[in-house]
Amino acid sequence: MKKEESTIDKLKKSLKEKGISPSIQRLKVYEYMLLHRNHPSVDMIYEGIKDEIPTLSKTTVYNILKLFIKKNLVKAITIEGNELRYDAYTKPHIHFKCIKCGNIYDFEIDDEIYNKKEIDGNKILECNIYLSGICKNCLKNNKNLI
Amino acid sequence: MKKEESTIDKLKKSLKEKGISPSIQRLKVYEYMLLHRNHPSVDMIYEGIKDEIPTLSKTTVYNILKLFIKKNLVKAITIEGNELRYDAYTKPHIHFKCIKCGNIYDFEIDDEIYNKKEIDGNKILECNIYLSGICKNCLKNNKNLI
DNA sequence: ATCATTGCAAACACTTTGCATACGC
DNA sequence: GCGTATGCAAAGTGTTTGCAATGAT
Repeated sequence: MKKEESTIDKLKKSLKEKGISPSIQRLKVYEYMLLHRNHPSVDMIYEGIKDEIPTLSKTTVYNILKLFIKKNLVKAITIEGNELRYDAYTKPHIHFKCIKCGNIYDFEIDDEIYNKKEIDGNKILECNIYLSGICKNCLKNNKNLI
Repeated sequence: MKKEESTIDKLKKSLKEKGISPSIQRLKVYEYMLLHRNHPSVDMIYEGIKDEIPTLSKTTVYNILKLFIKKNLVKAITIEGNELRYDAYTKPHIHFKCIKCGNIYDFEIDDEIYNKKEIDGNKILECNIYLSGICKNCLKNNKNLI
């Protein structure tokens, strides 16, 4: 019990440091993102914590994520199509999405392109690399994939 | 007149080669995409050709793009947020989106990551690189940007 | 005549907005 | 008690679906 309290206290501290007052909703969203590093959608977050906060509304999750983005706590990423996904920001990494199982995996590679500051006179502020293919689990379980 | 006819005929031929029967709507969508290589959204395409085909419906543009994607004539790309953009397929290139003017520019760079076939045992089928920043035009016209 | 294509209207999914209520200091 | 955070309901946006009308061969 003591241990769990201190975990929550750590989260509270992180939020405060970023200038975010730590409501229970905000704490739970943040906790969810740190525990589930699979680039959840708003829906996944909502479904994941609504049992702990029965009055939770999806609007609140939207609000919280917007705030987190503004405060640089998380990043919105666009993996595919029209689903927005969110990523608790740590360091630059590339995303690999398996077209078979839909999971998204992170890889920290140090590609040369990350160091580019400009391209042909255009100022680069951000770089996103997104790979898709078949993850090793799906390759293993399903030999007849290409 | 003769010249224009031959252009249209070329487009017709391209579509036929891909197994697409060349209706006027399909021709115009394809022509638009070849003329405007700025990764148009459905809306941009619709607005761009609706004057030439007054009865055109947005549904038809959606249908046509879905067909083109299935036939590998164009690619759907996810540049940002919730807008789907389309790209007449040629060769692998990276996208640069200007956060100021919203334009998307292509660059053909030969980054090492394109040659990777697998990463940590996962099979790579596709690689998308998307940069954002401020394009040289906006830099020039607006000195007080960061 | 038959089959494919088009295009309207309605349904859908995701996100944002307006506003009243509830909460924390 | 005051200012902020929450959450419902409604509106907005982008896309898909159902289906009847149209067009081509």
